[in-house]
Amino acid sequence: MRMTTLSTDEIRIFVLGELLVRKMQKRPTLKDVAAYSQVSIISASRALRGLENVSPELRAKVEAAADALGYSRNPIAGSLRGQSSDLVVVLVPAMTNNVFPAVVDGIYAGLSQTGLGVVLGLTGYGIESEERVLRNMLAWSPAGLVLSGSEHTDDTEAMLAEFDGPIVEVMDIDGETERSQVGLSHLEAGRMMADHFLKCGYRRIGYIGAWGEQPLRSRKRRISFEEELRRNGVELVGRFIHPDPSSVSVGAESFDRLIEEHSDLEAIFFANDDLALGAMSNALDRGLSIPDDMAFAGFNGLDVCDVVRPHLTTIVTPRFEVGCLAGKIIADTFRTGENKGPQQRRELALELRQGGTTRLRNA
Amino acid sequence: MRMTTLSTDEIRIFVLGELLVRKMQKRPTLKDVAAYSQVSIISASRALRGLENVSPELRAKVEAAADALGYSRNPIAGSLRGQSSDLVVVLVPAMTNNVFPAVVDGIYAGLSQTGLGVVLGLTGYGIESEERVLRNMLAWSPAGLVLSGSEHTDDTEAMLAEFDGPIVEVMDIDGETERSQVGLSHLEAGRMMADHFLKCGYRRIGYIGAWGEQPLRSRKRRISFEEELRRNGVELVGRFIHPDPSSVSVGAESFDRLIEEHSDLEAIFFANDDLALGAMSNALDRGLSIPDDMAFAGFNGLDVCDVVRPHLTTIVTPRFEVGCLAGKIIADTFRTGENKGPQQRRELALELRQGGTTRLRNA
DNA sequence: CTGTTAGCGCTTTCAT
DNA sequence: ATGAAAGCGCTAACAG
Repeated sequence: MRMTTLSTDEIRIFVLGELLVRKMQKRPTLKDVAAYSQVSIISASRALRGLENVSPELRAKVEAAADALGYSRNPIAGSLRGQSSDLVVVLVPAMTNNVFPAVVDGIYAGLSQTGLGVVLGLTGYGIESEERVLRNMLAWSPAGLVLSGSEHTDDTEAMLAEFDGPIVEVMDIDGETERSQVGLSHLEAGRMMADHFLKCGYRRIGYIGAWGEQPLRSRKRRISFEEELRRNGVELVGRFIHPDPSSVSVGAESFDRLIEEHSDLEAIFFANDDLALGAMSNALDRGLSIPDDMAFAGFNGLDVCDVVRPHLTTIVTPRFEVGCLAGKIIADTFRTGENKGPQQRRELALELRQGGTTRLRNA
Repeated sequence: MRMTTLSTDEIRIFVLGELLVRKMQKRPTLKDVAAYSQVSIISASRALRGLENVSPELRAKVEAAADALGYSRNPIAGSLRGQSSDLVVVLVPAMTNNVFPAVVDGIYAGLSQTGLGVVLGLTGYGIESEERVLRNMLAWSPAGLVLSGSEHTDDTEAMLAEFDGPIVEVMDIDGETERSQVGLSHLEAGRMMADHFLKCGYRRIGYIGAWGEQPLRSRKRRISFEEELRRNGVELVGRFIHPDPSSVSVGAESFDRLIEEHSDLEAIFFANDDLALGAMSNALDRGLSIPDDMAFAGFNGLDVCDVVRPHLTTIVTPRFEVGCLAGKIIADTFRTGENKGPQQRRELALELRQGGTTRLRNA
């Protein structure tokens, strides 16, 4: 161990540093780090950011100082100076809906260790509401945007076109757009279930939706479901769209309504698992035998589809994986500083296929 | 309609304004609004913020300008100047867990129309992870903090003590703290279920948990559950804590394990509904009659408890309402600029009782 | 009631 | 390789 003689100046600064460490109420700034390590502020900045033109000694000194002072960068100041913040804005309809929680967890996973934070915006369904929330969020100069769905208002489209940074739309890949999309085709999902019903020999088929078909995605599934049936010579017997948001009880109630008019249905496709589970419970209460008297199918692939008797037929969606890939795309674009082209996106999309695919379960 | 003669200067500014409206790539700043309305920047700021000392004419002029230019405040700049941002940091373990999505929706509801944004931090269970995430988030100088649970590391406690703004802990009110807490007593919940089991006449009782009892809240429930049983002369026959996170399948697997050793249990209390549902499904597969052969009880009060046969006994928790109240407390403190004392908090807490209470369902 | 001055903490020029 | 100066957009603090 080597003793060092400190100059008075160094001592002064050292003492200052110690004081800073001990009783500074406010968080240490770059200025403090610079003073402590006796370099200019900008040098401290460069060193801490790991830029090229910094001597190893200076870097070491600064890093030691930052460490000693417990310095952490103020992202707000950095964001003001630079063009964008370290925040990723994520816009989803709501959390209590069984699809977006997993997506959000996935986004986190995909974004992990990038230093990017997630600002969550709840749009409550409805693209006008989405527009309002987005306008608000844009004020944060986000580093990236994750939206749900591919239907937006014209004003939203304009804002997105103007936005300079990665944009990923999740859970719907049917829209016509130049933007990155990660998710599944709801048109395909609708067809998938129609084909399944037909293969099972069902001919008298019904449909139940909710919330006036807000999230537009459910409407896409219904439309393509109906079209695929029709293409095979089967006309949908009846449908009921409940005005309220999806839930188990709304499913049960909707079942009552639909059965009122069409008591002889062989199978019903639901906009999601919650509705289907509620209806199934109702049907069991009525003494119906499932699937012999009537078959039920939902959408999403919730775990609980496997705990009801009989198991609920559903379409599993790779929600976590979708979020994960979305996060990775944002992170990657952020890191490299440039938007990826379609080719690159396709490569990333391949990863997704390995993680999980949209598929039937309990069929 | 009155024609006005514009001075050359006014024309110049007017034209500048028009240009700004039309082809400005960057978002208009306060400076642009000030130029457009021909007042000083600070006056524009004051007018827009609705401060007192502003003449109606000036205010009108500025508001018109802001409207014409499509101005919206840059919260980043404001945050840098002031001490805190307009962001509320919300720290929860994970979204895919059936309790926090509702809480987050509630927080949004409680925060609505305050202009406060929500930065979501996922701590993935474990208070060390929480500490790390919090340290990171604190860099955003949040306007408020919402944490889940009341157990924290010492360093977290230190950060919280230093934090100058409202802090609310949600979903657990058992901890010893000076901070605002909104949620439920897990000790009470455990007792509640023990009493219910005893009232039903069950004596050979088991318990199943998961994730090594991470979120500590589940452990509290178990402990008080066991204690209440013991207080009534009943000793817990057996328990199994699965190392993996809760899920339907983990519940089913844990059931296997517990039954291996104790096949003659009369009733099992689970750390949550997911585990219970999985186990119930398993038990049905084994040909057990529920609840005659064996009774099951979960925790949370998920909707799906009502769609399984027989309905799953559970404890309903007011998750949305808890989040809502937490949001309101933050919003209120933010608006008035001062932390409320315990008295005030108790008043706010009364609201909660009206919204929803922790109670037994399907008992 | 309105404006001028200064500065939040950081980073992008532009020197040296 | 290092530093000085300027300024991001906004708002307290002080004039007038």
